[in-house]
Amino acid sequence: MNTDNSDASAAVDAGVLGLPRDGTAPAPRTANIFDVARLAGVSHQTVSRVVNDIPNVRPATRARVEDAIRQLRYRPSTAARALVTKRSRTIGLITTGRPDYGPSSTVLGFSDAARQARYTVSIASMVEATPGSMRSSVEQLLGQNVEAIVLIAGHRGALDAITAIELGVPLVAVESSGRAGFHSVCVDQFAAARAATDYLVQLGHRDILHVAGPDDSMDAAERVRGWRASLSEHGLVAREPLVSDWSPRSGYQIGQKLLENRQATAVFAGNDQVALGLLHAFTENGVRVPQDVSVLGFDDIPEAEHFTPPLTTVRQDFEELGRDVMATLIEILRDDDSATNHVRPSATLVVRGSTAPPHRP
Amino acid sequence: MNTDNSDASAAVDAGVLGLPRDGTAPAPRTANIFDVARLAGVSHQTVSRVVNDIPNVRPATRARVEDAIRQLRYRPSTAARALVTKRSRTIGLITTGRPDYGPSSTVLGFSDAARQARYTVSIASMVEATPGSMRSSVEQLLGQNVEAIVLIAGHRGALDAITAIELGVPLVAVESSGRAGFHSVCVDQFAAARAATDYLVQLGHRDILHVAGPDDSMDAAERVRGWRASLSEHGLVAREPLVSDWSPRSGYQIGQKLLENRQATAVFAGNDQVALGLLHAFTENGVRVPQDVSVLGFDDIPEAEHFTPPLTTVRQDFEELGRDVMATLIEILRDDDSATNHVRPSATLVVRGSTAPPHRP
DNA sequence: ACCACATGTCCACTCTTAGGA
DNA sequence: GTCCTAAGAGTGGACATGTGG
Repeated sequence: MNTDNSDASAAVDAGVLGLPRDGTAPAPRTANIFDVARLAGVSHQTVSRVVNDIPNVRPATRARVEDAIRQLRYRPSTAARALVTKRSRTIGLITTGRPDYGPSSTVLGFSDAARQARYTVSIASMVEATPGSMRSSVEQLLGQNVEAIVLIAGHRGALDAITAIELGVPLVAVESSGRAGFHSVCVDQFAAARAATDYLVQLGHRDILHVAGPDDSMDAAERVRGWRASLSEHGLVAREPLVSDWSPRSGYQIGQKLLENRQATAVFAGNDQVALGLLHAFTENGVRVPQDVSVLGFDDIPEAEHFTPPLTTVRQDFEELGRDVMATLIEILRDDDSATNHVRPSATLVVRGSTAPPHRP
Repeated sequence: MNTDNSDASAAVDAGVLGLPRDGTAPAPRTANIFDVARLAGVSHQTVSRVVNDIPNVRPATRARVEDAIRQLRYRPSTAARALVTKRSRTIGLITTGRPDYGPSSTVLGFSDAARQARYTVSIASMVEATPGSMRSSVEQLLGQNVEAIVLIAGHRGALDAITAIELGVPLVAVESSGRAGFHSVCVDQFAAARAATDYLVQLGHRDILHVAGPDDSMDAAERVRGWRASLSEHGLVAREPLVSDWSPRSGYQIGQKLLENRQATAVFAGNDQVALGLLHAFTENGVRVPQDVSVLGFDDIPEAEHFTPPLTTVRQDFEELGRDVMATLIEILRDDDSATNHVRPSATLVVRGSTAPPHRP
C-alpha cells in the first residue's frame, strides 16, 4: 500500500489546491480530478488518461488510479467536460401529440439504444406542436448543447415547425413524407398499405373503403397512396377515403355513417384504434365482421389480437425503428453525410379473424 | 444608434480576447458572454445581469445588451452555468417496462410540466429493470448532475433496485406501496378498487372474482386490497384472485379457464387490457357480457369505450399525476423536506355497458 | 450608502508543451 | 520510445468584490 505516500502529498498539496490549512473541516464537496490524483499519487493528467482510456499508462498506475476513483466515488463532471470538449454526448428528443403505442415504443427503442451507445437523451414533449412551442423546445435543447435532435412526429405541422428553425445540429425525423433537407427514418407505409389492400383484393373484395388518418398525417397520406396503388393495379375504383383523427371514437362515428349506405365489402382502417371503433359501430348494429364486412387495421397494437373479432392488421416493429434512428444518428455524428432517407421494409401482414372472402348475396 | 461605438471597442478588444489579429477569418464558434459584452459596449458582468434578470441595470443598457444577444444569437451555455452553479436544472427520469398507456401519459404530463418550470428532463428507459441496468442508468443520470431522479415503475423490483443505490439526490417514485424513505406520488388505488367493487355489490353481485396484476406490481396489490376490503365490508367472501401479467393475452387465457367453472357473476379485472382478454374469451364461447357475467376494468384506456361491449372501468388521470410529480419536485428542491407520500384521490368510476345486475336463473 | 457598472477569481475538466527518468 | 510529472491555457459562465459617481 502506498497510502502513506499519497497522504503525504495530500498534506503538501492542500494549500496549493486552496483548501483551508487550519482545522476547519473542508466543505463536503464531490471529489474532482485533483483529489483523485493526489490520493493515487499521480498527476491529474494521468487521471485524465485513465478516465478517457488513453494509452501510455502502466497497468500498476492505472490500477492505483482506478482504486482512488472508487474510494472517492469520483465521477467526471459532464458539465466541465462538455464545456471544454464542446460535445455533450446528449441527443435531444422531441415528441408531439398524445402517447400512442407506436411513438411510445419508438421512443423506448431509441432511448435504449442511446443508452447502450453511452448517449444521454433529453426529452421535450408537447401535445400541441405550435411553431411557438416547437421553437421553445428546440431552444431548450440547443441550450443543452445537444449534438443532434430527433423528432418523432406524425403530422406535417410539427415537421414544418422544426424545419423552419435553423438548428445548427443534425435533425433526424421519424416520418414518411420523403421530404428532403434532413435525415429521416421510417417504415415503408406505402408498401405496407398496398400489400394489405392486395390481400383484401385476393380475398375477392372489389369495393374496399379506406378510413384514412387525419389530413396532416404523413403516414396517413402514404397509406392512402398505397391503398390507391393497389386498387388501380387491380383495375378497381377507389372511392374517396373517409377521414378519421386516429381515435376509436372517430372510427365509431365513421362506422355509424357507413351503416347508412352499405356497399363496400371491406374497410381498410388507417390504424387499429379506428378499426376498433368500426367494429364497435358494426357489431352494435348487427353487421357481422367478417361475414358481412371485412375490417383491416394498421399497427398491430397489443390489444388488436383480442378485439371482437381478432383484428387482421399490419404489424410495424416500432422499437426496431427507434433503434434504427439511433444507428443512423451514430453514423451521422461520425461523418455528417448529406441528408438520407432510411425507408425500412419491416411491416408485415398479420391475418386474424376480422377478414374473410366477401359474402355473395 | 451606438453601433460605431461598439464596433470600435470590438476592434480594440479583438487581440485581448485572443482572436487572431491577422486577416484569417475567426473560427465560426457560437457567441459567448464576452462577445455580447463587446458588441453592447459593456462588461460581461452586465450581460450576466441582463440574462439572469438581476436588477441594477439601466433600461437603456439592458436594451443594448438584449439587442446584442439577438444579433449574435447568443445562448448561455448550460454546461458552463452548471459548472459554476452546481445546479444543472436537469431531472433524471427512469421508466421501466413496456410503454403502456398509463406510464406513457404520466411521462407526458411530467415532461410538459418540467418544461414549463424550465427544467430539462433526461430519460433512461429500460424494459427489464435488473439491478445492473438500474445502476447503470442511475450512474448515467448522476453523471449528468441531475438534481433529482423520478422513477415511474410499476413493479417492486425496480423500486428495490433503485432504493439499494445511494443516490445523493432526492428520489420521487410514482408508486403506491406506501413504503417510506423517499418521496412518492400515486393515485389511491385502494380506494378506487374498493369503490369499483362497491359498485358491483350494489348492482347485486355476490360472487365477484378479481383478476389481479402480477405479484410484483404494487398497484395490483393495492387493487387486491381494495377489492378484499369492499367484499369483507359487505360480508362477502373473496375467492383467491387469479394472477395476470396485465396483458390482453393473459386475460384471454384466464378467461378461458374461468369458463370451465362458472360461478362468479362478475369479474373485476386488474386493468383494461386484461378485461379485453376476458371479453374475448367470454364472447368467443357464447358467454354474454353483461347478461351472463359483468366485467369491470381499470385505467380507462382510450380503447375501453369501444370494446364489445363498452367497458365499465376506473379512470385515472395519468397526465395530472405526472404534473403532480413535477409540482412535488419543485417543492422538494426548494427545501428538501423529509420523505412525503402524496396520495391523490383522482380516480373515478366510468359506467358503460359491460356491467349489469346479475341474471337470476 | 446606493446605483451602475467593471475586474478578477473560480468552477472541473481537456489539451498542449516541456521535460525528467 | 515509453511512462510519467509539472505547469498552464482555455472553456463560458457566476459570484464576490471592487470603483467611481
